[in-house]
Amino acid sequence: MSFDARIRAAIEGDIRSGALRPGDKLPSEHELAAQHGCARATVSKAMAALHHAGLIERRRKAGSFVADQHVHSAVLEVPDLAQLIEARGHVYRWQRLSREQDGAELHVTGLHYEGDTALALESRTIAVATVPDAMDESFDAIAPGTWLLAHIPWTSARHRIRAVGASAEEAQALGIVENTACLILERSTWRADAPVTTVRQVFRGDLFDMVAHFEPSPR
Amino acid sequence: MSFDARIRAAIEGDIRSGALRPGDKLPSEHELAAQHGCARATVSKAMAALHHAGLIERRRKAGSFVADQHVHSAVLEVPDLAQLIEARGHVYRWQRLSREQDGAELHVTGLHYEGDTALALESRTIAVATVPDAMDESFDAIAPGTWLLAHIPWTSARHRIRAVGASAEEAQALGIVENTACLILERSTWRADAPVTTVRQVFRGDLFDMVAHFEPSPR
DNA sequence: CGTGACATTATGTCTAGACATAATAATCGA
DNA sequence: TCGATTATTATGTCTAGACATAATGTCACG
Repeated sequence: MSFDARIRAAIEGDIRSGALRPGDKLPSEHELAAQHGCARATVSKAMAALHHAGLIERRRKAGSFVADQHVHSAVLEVPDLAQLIEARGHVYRWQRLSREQDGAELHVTGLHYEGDTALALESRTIAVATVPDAMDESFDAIAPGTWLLAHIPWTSARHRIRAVGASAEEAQALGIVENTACLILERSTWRADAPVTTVRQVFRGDLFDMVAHFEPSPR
Repeated sequence: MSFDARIRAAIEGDIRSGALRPGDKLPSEHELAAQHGCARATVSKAMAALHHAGLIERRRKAGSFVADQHVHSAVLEVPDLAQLIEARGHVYRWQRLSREQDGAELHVTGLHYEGDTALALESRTIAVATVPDAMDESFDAIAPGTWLLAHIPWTSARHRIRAVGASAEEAQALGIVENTACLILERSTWRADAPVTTVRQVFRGDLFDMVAHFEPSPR
C-alpha cells in the first residue's frame, strides 16, 4: 500500500468510526506531514483524494474539515441489456418493430427478449445530424444501443426512472396485462453538447430492477 | 485554469471529439511534458484524473490508452425527501404510523406527505446494536431517515429500484387505487460492515421519479 | 525452437522546495 | 468604534529530480 493511501485510510477510518465527527478540523498538511514523516505533497495527495470522495471539505487558510453528511448519491449501474440477460443465464435477442425517418430524426422501436419473453420495449430517436452513419443501418439484427455504443465516442447522459402502468400498446407488445406496473428508463445522451439519441425503455416490473451503490471511498 | 486541468481538458477533448479512438495509444508522460513544457508530475496528475474518470487505461511499460466505451454507470441522486418536496414548493410532513421493537430490531413505518397528499410509504428496520440511541427516539415528529442522517457517521449503501403495483394496504395508506404503479426504493446502509438500517419506500408512480446523470468528467 | 536472464521503458510514488491564492486575523488610521 | 490595509496562514499548484515497480522485448544459451 502506498504512503498516501495509508494516510488516507487512517483519516477515513477516523471519520467512518466516528472518532472524527462532521465539522471537526483536521491537522494542517504540514502537521500531518510531520506526524507521518513524509513530504507535504504526499499528504496533499491523500487529502485531495478524501476531498474528491466527499469526505472532507477544504478551505484555504482555515484548514480541512470533516464534511457534513451530504445528499445521498449513488452509482447507478445502467447495464447493457445483452450482457445483463446473458449474465442471468438466458439468451438475449433483439427484435426490431419499426424504423422511420422523419427529417433529421430516425425513430426505431423494438423489443429486448430474455429467452422467449419480452423484457423491455424500446423506442428510440437518433439525431441523424450527429450520427450520419445511422442512416445506412437497418437496426434489424443489432439493437441501436449496442450499435451506437460501438460507433459514437463519449457522451454525457441524463437518466430518468419512473414507474407507470403499461398502456394498451405497451402491454400488448410485452405480453402483459394492461396497466401492469412497469419501470421506465428514459435516457438522453449527448456528444459534446450535440444530441445523439433519446431512448425510452419500458421494462416489465416483475422481471427487472435497477441497483445502485454508494461507497464513500470508491476504488 | 490550472496547468494540469488544461492538459486534461485537451486530451479529454480529443477523446470526446473522436480524434482519439478507443484503444489508441497516448504519448508517454515524458513526451506530453515536453510538448506542454511542464514537469512530468503535472502531466501525471492530469493522466491520473483521466484514469480515475475512466477515460483512459494505463499499463506500465506499455503506456496509456484510450479506454473502451465502458458499462454505463451514472450518478443517481437519492434526495432527502424533505428537501425535495420543499424544493418543489410544497410543505413536507412526516406522519409515523407504527413503531415496534423486536429484539435487536426496531421497526418504524410512516408516511411522507407532500402538502396534503401522501407521496411515499416508508417501512424501516433499524439495527439497535449499531444505533442504540434509536431506542430513545419515538420518531413521532422526525422521520427516521432524517434522524439517522444526523446521528450516524458515514455508511455504505445498496439501493434497489423497482416498479410494482400497490398492494391493498399500500394503496390505502397512499390513497390510491390498488395495483397502481409505484416506484419502490429499497436501501440498506452499513457503517463499517455493521448493518445500520434497511428501508423500503413506496412512491406514488404518478408523482415521483428519479434522476441520474453521467458525465465522464465530473467536477 | 523454446526458455530463462536481463535490459529497457513507462507508469507509480515520493521528496524538498518554491510561488500563487484565498481567506482570516491583526493592525492602524480616521 | 468602524473600516481599510496589511500580515499571516493553509491550501493549491508546480518543478526537477529520484527510486520503485511492473511489463515488455531482446538475446544468448541449451
